[in-house]
Amino acid sequence: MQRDAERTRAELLTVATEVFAEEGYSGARVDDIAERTRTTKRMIYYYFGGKEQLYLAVLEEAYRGIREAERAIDVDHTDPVAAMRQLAELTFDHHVTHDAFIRLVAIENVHRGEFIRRLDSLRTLAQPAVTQLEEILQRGRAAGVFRDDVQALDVHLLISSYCVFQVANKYTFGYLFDVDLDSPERRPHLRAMIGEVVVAWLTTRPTA
Amino acid sequence: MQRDAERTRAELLTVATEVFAEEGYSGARVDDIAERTRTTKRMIYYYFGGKEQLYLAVLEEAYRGIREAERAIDVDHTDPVAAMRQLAELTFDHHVTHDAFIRLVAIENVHRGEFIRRLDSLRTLAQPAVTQLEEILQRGRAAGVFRDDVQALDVHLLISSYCVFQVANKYTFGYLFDVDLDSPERRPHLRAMIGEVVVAWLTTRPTA
DNA sequence: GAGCTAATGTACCAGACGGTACATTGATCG
DNA sequence: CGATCAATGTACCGTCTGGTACATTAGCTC
Repeated sequence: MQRDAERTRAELLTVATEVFAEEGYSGARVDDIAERTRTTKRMIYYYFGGKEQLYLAVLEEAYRGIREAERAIDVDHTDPVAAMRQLAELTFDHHVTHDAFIRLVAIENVHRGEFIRRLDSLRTLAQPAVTQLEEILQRGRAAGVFRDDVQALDVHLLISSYCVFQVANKYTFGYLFDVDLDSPERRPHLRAMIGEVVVAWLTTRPTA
Repeated sequence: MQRDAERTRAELLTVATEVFAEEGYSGARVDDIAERTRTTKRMIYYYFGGKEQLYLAVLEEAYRGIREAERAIDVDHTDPVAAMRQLAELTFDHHVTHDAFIRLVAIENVHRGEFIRRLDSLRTLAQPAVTQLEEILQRGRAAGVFRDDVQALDVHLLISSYCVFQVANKYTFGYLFDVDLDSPERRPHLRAMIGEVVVAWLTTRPTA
């Protein structure tokens, strides 16, 4: 067998990502991961040290990849309202196309974040989505079209909630309400909706 | 040992709910569940048949309980705007106080809803929250204060997303953005926010 | 209070699982 | 081209895990 340390490591990481996202941390089997690669279980221990460290590597890599993808989201209309609507919709698209990542996040939350907490590296990287959000928000406030009592993180929380839920809870929600959140017919409606909501919220005068 | 079939069964179900919500389906251990009760593993097989059927019973019972609790949510202001805001806020409270249930739902979604799909009984029971939502929405439309192009299920989706996310994703979101979604200081703000958002959205004229 | 059965307890099994000891081989460098 | 070591493969281990065979007991009925 031709040797290539980098390829072996990378393949293990890719396959492990699939299996962990599919089965959860406890549900994933080290033997299963190994069998789906061209190498053996032994290599998992050689390169990562064990199941736990492999999962940590998967989590770190997945977050790194998602940040990279988020950076590609770019809106720079002069019109802050249009920009905000577009940011919401692009965030929606982004979530819909990264469902393995959303699954890993859900799994990590089931474990009360005990693994992610050990990955200091993730904390330092700024979150591109929030940075852009802040910028648009400021422009909108300056132009007098956005209310000034809403924080960027609150807007992000709202958009994230909606987009993550679409993907993460589609099975139970879909079953209980007999709708398919995934269906191509419904997709444009759901996509437009979050933009509508955010813009309506931000352009409404404070009540109190 | 004094015998009481009903008590034994109920205790197993209660403890199993805790353990499954805590550890996930694969992570939960039958021996662990048994040890936390006053009875033995044998009884799990006697009353439920196995780990899988026990989990199904837990899921069914949890949903039944949550429907019961939802029915207690009651708003009947004459003012549809106030009622809508209150419904959003009570839904928020409801989620925050039922975090074990939210965890079970998250776990079930990690499994792509393969278990819940076998529980036909859950489908038939109407969802109290949506029924009330529909009623308020109609009153608001009639009064001319709510837009008429928004479906009840869409509003429910928005509110659910927000409320579920608070609870389900607090660990990763909290870590990455260095905020505590659980903190008593932030709670009132987060609670009021979803009401604000929903009302702003519904009282805004359609754009298109 | 004898007989019966639902309910419970004990002890164990077979296979799965994460992990490792030990052998081997391919690439690199003097 | 031989030495060296990173990289890989094989075969195995100890423990955990879901599940069960078999024995026993509490409580009910007649």
